[in-house]
Amino acid sequence: MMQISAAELEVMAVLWAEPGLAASDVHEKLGDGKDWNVRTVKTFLARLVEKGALTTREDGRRYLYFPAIDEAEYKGTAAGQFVDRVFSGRAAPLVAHLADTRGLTADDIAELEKLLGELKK
Amino acid sequence: MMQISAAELEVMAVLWAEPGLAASDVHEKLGDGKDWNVRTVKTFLARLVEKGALTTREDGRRYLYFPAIDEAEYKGTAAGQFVDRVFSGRAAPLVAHLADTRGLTADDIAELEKLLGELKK
DNA sequence: CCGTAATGACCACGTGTGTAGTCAATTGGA
DNA sequence: TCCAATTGACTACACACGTGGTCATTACGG
Repeated sequence: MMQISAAELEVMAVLWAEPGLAASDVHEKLGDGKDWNVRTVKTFLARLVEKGALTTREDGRRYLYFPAIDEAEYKGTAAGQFVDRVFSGRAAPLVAHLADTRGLTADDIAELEKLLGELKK
Repeated sequence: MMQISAAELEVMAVLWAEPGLAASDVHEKLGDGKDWNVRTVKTFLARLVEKGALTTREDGRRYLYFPAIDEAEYKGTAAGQFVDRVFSGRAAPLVAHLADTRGLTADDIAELEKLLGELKK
């Protein structure tokens, strides 16, 4: 699995939500909160292309960027790695900790129950 | 929250399980799989002390190391940060992904159901 | 008693990451 | 038409991290 840093992941999130943006578009979409310089965003884009996480299509003088890896797959793998790293591979304690320190909402709990119901089948 | 790297976390795990070990003891306990040089382990210990994650007590010519941060608290915070970073703060999709890509065991599912039962109260 | 092994203190070094600067070409608006 | 803004290509740089070396001291086994 390719290694994507925290900052790079925010860029991926933008492009997963809306593939085919140019660098300046990505910069804008990130706008809220992240006040990265456009060049900083371009560095992340370039590194993600190098890493094979993005592909480009030329559009006149600029590039449009497209995710080259699947969002669900990436997140699933990342979750697995995190559970291995911090919780020795056991998922239940992770949920317990989340419940403890983040306070799962009633909606979360309902969603999880539904999920567990399906898993039991 | 202090930043603890993956390798450092493995050292913390040893000391959470058994506080008050010397560097060479930690090195041994890590033995299985991790074949880090003793000096590598000592570097991690030193960095963890710098970061305030460990404290030391002198024991003759050596140091004994003790966790200075609470395991449950650290893991809870780490879980929260991970969920924020990768799942935009939503815990349920994380569990869904884990179920998907790791296959939760029947025991995990039972444990989670019990947990959810308690949370509903 | 003496040398080998262990220990702490300090140093090194390549790679990744966050953050951006410079430079040259190009393009769109005044 | 002409200059400021945009874009890509390349470069920079400090700090974190994984990995371990050097050096001086000390303690233990033969």
